[in-house]
Formats: sequence, C-alpha cells, structure tokens
Amino acid sequence: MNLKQLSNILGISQTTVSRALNGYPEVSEKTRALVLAAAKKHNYMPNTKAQALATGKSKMIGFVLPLSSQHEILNPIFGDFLAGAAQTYKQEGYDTNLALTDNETQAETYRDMHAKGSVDGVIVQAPRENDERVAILKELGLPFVVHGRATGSNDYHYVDVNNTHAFINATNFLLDLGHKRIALINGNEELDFAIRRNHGYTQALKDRDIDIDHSIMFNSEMTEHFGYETTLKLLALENPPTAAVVSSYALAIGVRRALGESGLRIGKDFSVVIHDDDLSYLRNGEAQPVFTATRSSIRHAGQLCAKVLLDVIKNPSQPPQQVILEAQLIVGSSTGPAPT
Amino acid sequence: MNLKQLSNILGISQTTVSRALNGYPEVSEKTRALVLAAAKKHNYMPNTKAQALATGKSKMIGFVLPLSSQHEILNPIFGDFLAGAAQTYKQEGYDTNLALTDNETQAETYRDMHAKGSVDGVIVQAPRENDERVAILKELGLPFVVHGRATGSNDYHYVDVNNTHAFINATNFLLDLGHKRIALINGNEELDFAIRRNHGYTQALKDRDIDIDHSIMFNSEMTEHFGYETTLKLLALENPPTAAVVSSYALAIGVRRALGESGLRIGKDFSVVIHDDDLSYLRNGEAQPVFTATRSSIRHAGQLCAKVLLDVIKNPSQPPQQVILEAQLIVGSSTGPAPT
DNA sequence: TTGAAAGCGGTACCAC
DNA sequence: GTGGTACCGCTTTCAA
Repeated sequence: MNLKQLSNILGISQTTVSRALNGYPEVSEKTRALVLAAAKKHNYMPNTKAQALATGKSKMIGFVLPLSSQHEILNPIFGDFLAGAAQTYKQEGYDTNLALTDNETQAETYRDMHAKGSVDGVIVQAPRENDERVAILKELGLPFVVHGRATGSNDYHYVDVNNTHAFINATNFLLDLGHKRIALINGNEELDFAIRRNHGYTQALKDRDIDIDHSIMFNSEMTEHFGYETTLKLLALENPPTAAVVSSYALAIGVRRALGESGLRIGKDFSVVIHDDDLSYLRNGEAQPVFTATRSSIRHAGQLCAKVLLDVIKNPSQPPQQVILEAQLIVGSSTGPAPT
Repeated sequence: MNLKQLSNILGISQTTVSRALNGYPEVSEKTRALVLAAAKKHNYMPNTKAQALATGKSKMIGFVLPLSSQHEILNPIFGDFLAGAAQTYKQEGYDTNLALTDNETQAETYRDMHAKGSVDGVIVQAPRENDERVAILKELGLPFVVHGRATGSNDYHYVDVNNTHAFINATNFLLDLGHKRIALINGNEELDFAIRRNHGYTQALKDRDIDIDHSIMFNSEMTEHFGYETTLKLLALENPPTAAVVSSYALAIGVRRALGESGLRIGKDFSVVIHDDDLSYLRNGEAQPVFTATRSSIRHAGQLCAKVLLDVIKNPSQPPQQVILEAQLIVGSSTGPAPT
C-alpha cells in the first residue's frame, strides 16, 4: 500500500492525503478523519526512503562501531548503551543504523555515511586526544555527540560519566571504614576514563593526607585475569593493602578469586568497592552482599546521548551541550571495617 | 555531490555514469576509467535512499530487539551476534537497521518495517513454539532467518548451536574423569536451548547406564546469584555431586564462589565444565585453568545467520536452510579426576 | 480546503 | 556504446 493507492481508494488527491497524515492544519477535519481511518485500515505507512528523498532528512542515526570493540571495554557499551539510545531515537521517530568498521577506517566510515546520505547524525564512542573523527564530522557538518570526552577537549557536544567523582566517593567509602592502605585496580592508562578514575582515587587520598603509593596502583586490561594476577601481587607485598577500589566487575571477579584462594574473606579481611557501567551483572543484586558498588547506568547514558543528538539535529548551531552523569554509590552490608 | 553533478563535470549523461559505476559491461573501458576516477576524486557515493527507491531494494537488514533483552540471556546475543551479522552484511553492501520494540509489540514491529519498506530481510531471535513472528513474516513474504529454533519446528531457515551435543560432550568429559554424580545447572526450562541442554546431559548419563537424579538438575535464571544458591544446595545434600555441568559463565561465577566459601577447590575437590556463547569472558583464557569450557562463538553464529539471510533474499523460494553449529570443547589442565 | 505538477537522486527501458 | 526519459513514493510549491 502506497500513497497513490490510498488516495485512489479514498478518491482524494495524494496531496491532501499526505497533508492529512502529516497533520497539516489546512485539511478539513472531516477529510482528515477519513484519511486517518483508511490509513489505519489498510495499514498504510509512508515509505521511509521516499520520504527521506523528498525531505532531505533520513530520520536515521548512525552508530559507528569499530571492530576492535571485541575488546572488553567497549562490550558493555555496545549492548546497553545502544539499547538506551535506540529506544530514545525510536520515540522520536528515528531509526538506528549500525555501521561496523575497522579501527583504521573509522573516519572514512563517517565520510561515507554522510556522502550516501544515510544518516542525520551520529554518536562517537570513546574519543581520543585530538580525535580525527571529531575533526571530520565538524568538517562535514554532520551533527554528532560524543560519548565520553578526550582529556581537555570541550568544543563539542558530549555526555560522560563523572568518573573522577565516582572514584572519590568509592575511595572515601573505604577511608571512612578506616582503611589506610587502599589499592587501585584500574583500566589502561590510555583511556580517558581510567585517567579520571586514577585522579579521583589519588584526590581522595590526598584530601586525607595519605601518601600515594604507586606500587598499589595498577592500570591494565579490565579482565578477570588481570584482576586475579594483580590481587595476588598485592597480597604478596610486604605491606599489603586492606582494601581495593576496582574498575569493573570483570576485574572484581578476578579479585574475588584471588582473595578466596588466599583465604581472605571479602568484607571481613579485605574490602572491595567496584565500579561498573554495565547493569546486567549487578541486576539481581547478587554482588551487593559481597562488594560495594559504584555504578553508572550505561543505558541511561545512551538515552541522554540520543536526546542531545536529536536536539543538535534540530538546532545545529547551538553551543556545546556537555552532560556529566553522576554514578551511584551502592552500599552493601558486608564490606566491613579495616582490620585493626 | 550527486549523479547529476558528477555527469555534468564529466560531460557524460547520467545514464552512462550510472552504468559505469555499477559495472555494466556495455560501457567502454575508457569511459569507465574516467568515471571511476572522477567519482573517487569527488568522493561520490550514490544516495542510498534514491537507490533504494529506484530499485525497490533497501539494502538494509532489520534486527529486531525486544526490550526484555535487558534480560541476562539475550545480552550476549545483542553484542557479539549483532557484531558478527553486521560485519557480514557490510561485506555484501548491506546496512543494519536496529529496531527496538516492546516484547508485546514485536510482531507489529515486523509489520511496520515491511510496510515502511525499510528492510529487505530480518533476523528473528529466540523463537518460541508456534512463534507469532514466524507466522507474520511468512504472511508478509519478508525474508527471515531464525537464530535458534523452536522445539520441533523446521519449516523455516534457522541457524542454531548444537546444544544437545555440546552437553553430551561436556557431561562425557566429566564421566571420563570418573565422576558418577554430576549436577546440571541450567537455564530456564521454557527456553529451547535449555531443554536441549537438559537432553544432552541426560543422554550422556543414560549412555553410561547412570540413573538420572532430578534432585541434582536445576533450571532457572542464568545469573551468578542462582549459580551460587544452587551450588550451596547441592553441597548440602546427603550425597552431594562431585562435579557439575554449568550453562553459562555467569552461573559458573556463582558456582565458584559457593565452592570457594565451602572450602572446595575446583579441579581438585570438584570439577566444573561450563558452556558459554559469549567469548568475551573467556577471551583471555583466564577461565581455562580453572574450568573446562564448552563454548560456541555467538559472533560466528551471527555471521552465519547473515550469510543465510542474504542467500534467502537473493533466492527467496529455496527450501529451508538449517545450520547447526558445533560447540567447541576446551580442555583446561586443572579440572581433575573425581575424588576417590 | 483541495489538486496538479515539479522535484528529491537514482535506475532501467528504449531508441539511436 | 551512449543518451533521453519515465518512474520509484513522497513532499511541497503554486494555482484554483
């Protein structure tokens, strides 16, 4: 069923039918009612391609996903973030176009999307310093919002989590329990969020006049394996820590295993606060009696990014919108005080 | 840059330019070379909407994602499967259209996609018995491939993992180690794959004339929490099992925690084989020294689904293609023999 | 308030 | 080999 057929059935011109469907005021209410009824009856929906061609708006948002996101870090982003964003787009009548790309040809992918006219705007994930993508998108004039931010950059729209504050809170929580030696098990130092988490951790310690001990600060892959290895190293120290702030659930699983094998009970002999963006692991609360969690909802970030992007598409020349989300500190019962 | 502009620059008709670009044989090689060079120089790409409108093919594949996929089970599907599929689509010049939907309005979503002419085909996830979606897609004549299968259904194209065989292998592995009492910790019994896993497990036991003991077979949510609780229950039995086949990494994490707290060492006092589709947890091999894993690559399933779908789109009237993937048994070193 | 017709950017048939 | 032109399904100007 297309416009022409529908208008033929009704004996009204395509023009009027189109106007009735799109809510133009000049159509008589009687006609509109007729058209709407017929459209519903025949399950008519305007062909999106034709609409896009005629209006110049594709009503599609691009989500570019580098294949390197097999990588641990981007995995949760992929799922929950995208789900949140797509949901918001849908509410506003936009579709989501997923574009995979090699890590090296990311910039080209954006160029192509724009040249092919397939999207009205895009989201950029995990920006780096002086990000090529940002430069290209500006050059193309394609609306975009960045999820995360490159250290120091602030001349574009972005949505980010307040990682610094989250880790100040997490560290303070352990300090308040009386811990003096608190380890940090964090992601790779090239990542902006990991840098901010390092900052939050050191900030909290400095505020209590505790010296930073770099031998109990670790930055690397956020995997179970690394959490495990790191914890064993920490416990083997002459003066081992009594608690740790951990940057992801995957890491924390490794931490827990290492503690278990070393005979240390979490919440009694050793306290752990973890941070995670991915709610799925925490959803049923199974982690809470054991760990204390600082968590941010990646799905919510997706929704916000989408909202900002749609706003930018409608009003492209506005000054940068920069949204910082606060992470939530969830206090479980059994992360106990520091051993005396 | 569009066709008209490009043809003006070249002083050739749109028709010829289009033909040259699309590889039609009747164009002289000289002309084609000229056109190709100019296209590259000006970064010309045909507008997908116009192309779709003119050809009647949208070159887009729909991926419908019910919002209930916040649910644990569908989460890995979301990421790795979609990545695999999208990669394949891209190679063939197709784009991926992600459509979120409420669980209740899934069928309508397919109807709408078809009515709007936005996709050439779709993937259906996690089919149920007499699935409404399958019926509708057949009715619409929209090409589709199902990921998974409903018990007993076989009149459509699908790609599925050989869950039965995977669990026969997993169980046999433990039997070969000498275990006599092997528990099963599996997903909810309403799910087709869980049913098949139950079958595989019981099959393997029967083949060795071991009686099925339903008190050590568990079906429920595939979460850490349930893995933990179940394992505690198992260990509290009068005659506890000495090993377990576990249906997901999340469950296995709970199992490990329960064993740890009970002072049992994995691979010495208790053996575990886990099955998981999501490679990300296992990627660095951190689980292998501790668990033995039966794993299927969900990304690979995505690629295969995509291939089949593209094939079906090109040749819609072919008989059902039904692909069954074998899962891989990965033998770790420390899952030891049964205690004597 | 309604309708005819000219695009939007391509493809493909038909003639040359 | 190449070019003219109708058409894909919709929006939008212009006239009535």
